[in-house]
Amino acid sequence: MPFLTPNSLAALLESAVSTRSALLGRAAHAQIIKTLDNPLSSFLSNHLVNMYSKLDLPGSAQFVLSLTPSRTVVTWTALIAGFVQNGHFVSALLQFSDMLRECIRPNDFTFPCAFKASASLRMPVMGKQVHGLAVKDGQIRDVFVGCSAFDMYSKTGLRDEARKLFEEMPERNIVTWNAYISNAVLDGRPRNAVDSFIEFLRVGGEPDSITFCAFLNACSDASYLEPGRQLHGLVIRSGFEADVSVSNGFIDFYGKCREIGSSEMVFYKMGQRNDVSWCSMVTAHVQNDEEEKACMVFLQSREEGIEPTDFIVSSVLSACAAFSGLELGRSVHALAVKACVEGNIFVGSAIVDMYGKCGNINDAKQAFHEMPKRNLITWNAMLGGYAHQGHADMALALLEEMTFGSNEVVPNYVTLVCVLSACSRAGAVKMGMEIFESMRVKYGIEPGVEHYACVVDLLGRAGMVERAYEFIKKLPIPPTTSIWGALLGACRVYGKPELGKIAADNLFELDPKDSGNHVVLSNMFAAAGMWEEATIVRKEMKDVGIKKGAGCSWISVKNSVHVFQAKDSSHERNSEIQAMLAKLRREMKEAGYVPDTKFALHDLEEEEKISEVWYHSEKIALAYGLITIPPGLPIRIIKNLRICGDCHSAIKFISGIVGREIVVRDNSRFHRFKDGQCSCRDYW
DNA sequence: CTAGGGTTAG
Repeated sequence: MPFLTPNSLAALLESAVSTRSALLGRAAHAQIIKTLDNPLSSFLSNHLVNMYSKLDLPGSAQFVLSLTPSRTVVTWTALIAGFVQNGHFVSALLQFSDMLRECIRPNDFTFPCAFKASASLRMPVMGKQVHGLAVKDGQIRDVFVGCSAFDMYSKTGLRDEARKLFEEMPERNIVTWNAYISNAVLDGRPRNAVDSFIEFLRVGGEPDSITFCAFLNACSDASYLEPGRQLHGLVIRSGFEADVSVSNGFIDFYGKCREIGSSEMVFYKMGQRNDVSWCSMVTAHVQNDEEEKACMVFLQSREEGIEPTDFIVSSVLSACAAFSGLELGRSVHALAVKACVEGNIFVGSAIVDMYGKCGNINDAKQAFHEMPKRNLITWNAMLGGYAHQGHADMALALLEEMTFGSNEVVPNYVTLVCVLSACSRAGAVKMGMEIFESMRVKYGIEPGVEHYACVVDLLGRAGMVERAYEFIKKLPIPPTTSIWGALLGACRVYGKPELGKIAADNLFELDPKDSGNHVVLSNMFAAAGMWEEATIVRKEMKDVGIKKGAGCSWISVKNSVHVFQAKDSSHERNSEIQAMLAKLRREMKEAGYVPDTKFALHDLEEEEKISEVWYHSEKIALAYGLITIPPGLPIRIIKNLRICGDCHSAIKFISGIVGREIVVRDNSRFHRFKDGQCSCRDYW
């Protein structure tokens, strides 16, 4: 080892920090002990403390500090800064007060660390004290100190203090403005954020990538499509076109403004993409109801060797949940375990939600109980799983546990939506009404649109359509589409075309373009034999230019998804499918199945009606499942619309004949068929 | 030795 000067030793310590090499740091320390006399000079000990603290070795850092008799504010600040950078905020503040006890005055480097620690801990009381010190010393006039104090007040919710500080600042730089704009967004004041960005430009400020990202966040939050679009020009002129973070911001912004095409454009034009780019693209697809595309992008990211971060994993899990992609969901769960992110509360909640929405309540339960930490979202995800399955008793038990257990969660708005919806799906009218009526007093939650819709659904599903209508008439708010939609659905099921017409008219007024409502209404008339009315509705749809989304069912076999429409004969194994259908039809007839032609949508001869309901997409998908999925395994089918009554009874017969479990997930619930029975309590 | 930021869950 050549002779090392203090300067070269310091350089060694610095490179240990920049390469995050504790080994190099310790070696340099050993060399310092060997070559230099004790006690340590403050120059080298400052560097040593800095190195240990930055490399998250707080014990060693404190030890060196304690051995340094000539320690100064720089030594202490090196220690505190490292603690803050590594997230040890409480220790950082404790060290800060130890320093004060030694009568060492904090400087313009120390204050920002103390403010950041207070802000991160959401401790305004602490922050205020630090602020007092900074004012007394006159340090508050420093840009760094002032900016971090402002940030602290914003993040701890002391809005007035923050504003005063900002207004009184003697000097502002780009960081100050960025802090102002970002905190306005965090505070839910996007308008303010946009205005201050314009003000910043007006005073001649030159935005950087952080300013652009903050501005885009404001635009995403408030759906300011035009301002965000216009930013593109400025970004190019400022030379930030190739900035990855800014592009990521645009992907997110366009996605949230439902301009998914623009998101894709930005994404595919990027020269460099990082894991956030991929994650933003996945999320943008999920937010635009393109779950399959979200999964495709995710799979592509795997091929590109992108790290499966907690962010990406939770995003893609929510996509799986939305389209019941159990197979992919399971493999993402496995991947999460492999990548050591399954303990993350976002990921864990998404896993619980995914299993719940895919109908695997036991897996959801297991994931829920295995989580190291649970928050309100996790509990609600579990409740949502019970709601999906109509397990009102389980949902209620969980709500009790949540309320009276030693948990740190308090039921909120969504919690009550989940519980009420569990009741409505279980047909537990009395229980549901009791919960609804007591929610304000017992849980302190003001009923909202979703709760009202649950009650209408609860009454409607139980056949009390008139009572549901009376309930709607007494609502303190104007009924929404979900409320009238619940009534219309019930009228269709229970054959109440007059009331259904009222619900439908209200729906058309609120949302004239929605195809679903027209279809339900037309189907309701058709089921009641009111063919003329049914035809009128269909004609109206045509006139206004409403296209009915095609009904389809899909089934996942091995790793591919097979989609079928009604009367579909396009599959490559069509002849086998037809043979299976014919065989089933014979055996079902022997077992006593009678086609229910009131689910035919057109006024045809009886024979034609029978044929129409027989070739519904779910039956074709089921036939394909029977010829491809090995015996013993359940067959899972997903349908984008609601399963019809004839298919429901047909699949009951089929489950008995073939002796297999068949699960159908339609757009409103799960149907688990086994031994000729179905788990649901629905009527058609 | 210091301040501002991007994507996630019901």
